[in-house]
Amino acid sequence: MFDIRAIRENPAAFDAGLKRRGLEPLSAGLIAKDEELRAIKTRLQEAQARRNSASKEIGKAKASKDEALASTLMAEVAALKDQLQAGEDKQRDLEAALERELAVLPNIPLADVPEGKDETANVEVRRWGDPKTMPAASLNKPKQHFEIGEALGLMDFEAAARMSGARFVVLKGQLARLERALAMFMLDIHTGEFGYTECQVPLLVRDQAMYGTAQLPKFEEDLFQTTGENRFWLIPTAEVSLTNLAREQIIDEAALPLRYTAWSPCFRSEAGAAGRDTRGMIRQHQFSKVELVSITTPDKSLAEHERMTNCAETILKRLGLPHRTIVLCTGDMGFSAQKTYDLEVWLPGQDAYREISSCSVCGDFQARRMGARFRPAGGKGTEFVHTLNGSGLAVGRTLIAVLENYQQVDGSVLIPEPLRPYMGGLERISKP
RNA sequence: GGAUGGGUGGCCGAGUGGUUUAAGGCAGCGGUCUUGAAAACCGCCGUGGGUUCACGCCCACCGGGGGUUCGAAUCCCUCCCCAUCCGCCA
Repeated sequence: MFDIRAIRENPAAFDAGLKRRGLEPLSAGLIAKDEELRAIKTRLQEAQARRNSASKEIGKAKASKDEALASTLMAEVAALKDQLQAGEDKQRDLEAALERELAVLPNIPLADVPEGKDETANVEVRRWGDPKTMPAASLNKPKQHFEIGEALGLMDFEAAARMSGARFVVLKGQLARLERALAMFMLDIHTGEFGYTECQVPLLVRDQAMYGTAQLPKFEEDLFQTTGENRFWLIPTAEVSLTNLAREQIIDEAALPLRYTAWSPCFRSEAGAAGRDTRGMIRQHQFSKVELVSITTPDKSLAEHERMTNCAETILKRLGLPHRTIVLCTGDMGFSAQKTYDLEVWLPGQDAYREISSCSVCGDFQARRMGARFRPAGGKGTEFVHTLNGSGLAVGRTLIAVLENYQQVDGSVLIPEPLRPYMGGLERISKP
């Protein structure tokens, strides 16, 4: 969400930002509405001021028993009433209209974000690890994760489909444990080494929380919602719950940055993804993810973004998974982001790099929607915080990456060294 | 599911129709005092809008909306939210 005052002060910069997002200039229309709104406020307040002073005079007139003066004044106030009513209605309508228009505008990319229409314009910034050194490289044709999992008898899409339909899976035995092990491994690093505070958060939230992180009002079709009297949205990511920890709060600058992490299920309708990634666990209606959220001051958010991205990369490195880091171009970034790094892990079964994490800095875009502020040390007043979120990592996709990269000729899967303590010392997953 | 209480500035909290400004306190900021600090004292201390060269002045906002009234934080209606008790339940 943008500050209309900022648009008013620098409309050219605003329109230039929209253009980078592929949008037409909007500042003229927004400013016209804002001017109309402020003109109405001015007229309204003149009438209000007169009504207030007249009302006070009525009080005095009545006190001094001057009934003639009192009734003259009362007639005047009565005449003002219609004018006030109309003005108030108009003001409310205009304010709501302006808010509606602003609420559906995406955040503006930072200057160093590469220009581009779609993912083909994304830019690789670094690459780590060599796929050729992985066990899967010794195979003629590395298998895809679902072939490996099904052959092990530990991954069952049919059973899931019988109860829930497409885009669900049942993991069993050591694969189910692997999912848990990965999550615990990630949480232990983020909390123990990187200073994130582990949270257990609501998975069902109200409209206002979804509005705060900007899933609403524009992306309702991507979400699941409960039925009944009390309707809740199912979170598509713990970013929603963790970022909303700061909503309507005023935080002392000394307490910043706040760093939160949570391992949570995520629910996505995948409404626009029909036909994409239909096989396997890549794209599910339900998956688990370890999420990272930071709340910072404006001057620290860019450094925090690099730090957060590094935290996510660290997980991939420790697991020995080859990956690359790319910066998303203006046309491929999410709605709330100013800048986004995606981490893509190597999947030998697909012979491709696939997204496993997305780390975004949002500036004050979400904070303004949530009313999340901080009190500058030694200063007056409050300012909006900056918010960041990133996956650290998507657990389901990490499981896929482990299966595909560590698969063996005999169909078993080696367990990366650092995960073994979380697997009770197990070195290899074989057919039970 | 049944019953009740409540929503006022960063926080606590007074305010049941006006003539005096949402009192007072806490926290915060600045100052006086002090070797330094504490204490004490003084001052400042919500958001948005309008106006002004500026100092300032004016208006709105007491959960949202509607209504009554010359005038509403205060009375009425409605919606949202929070809490407590009872019942049921992991």
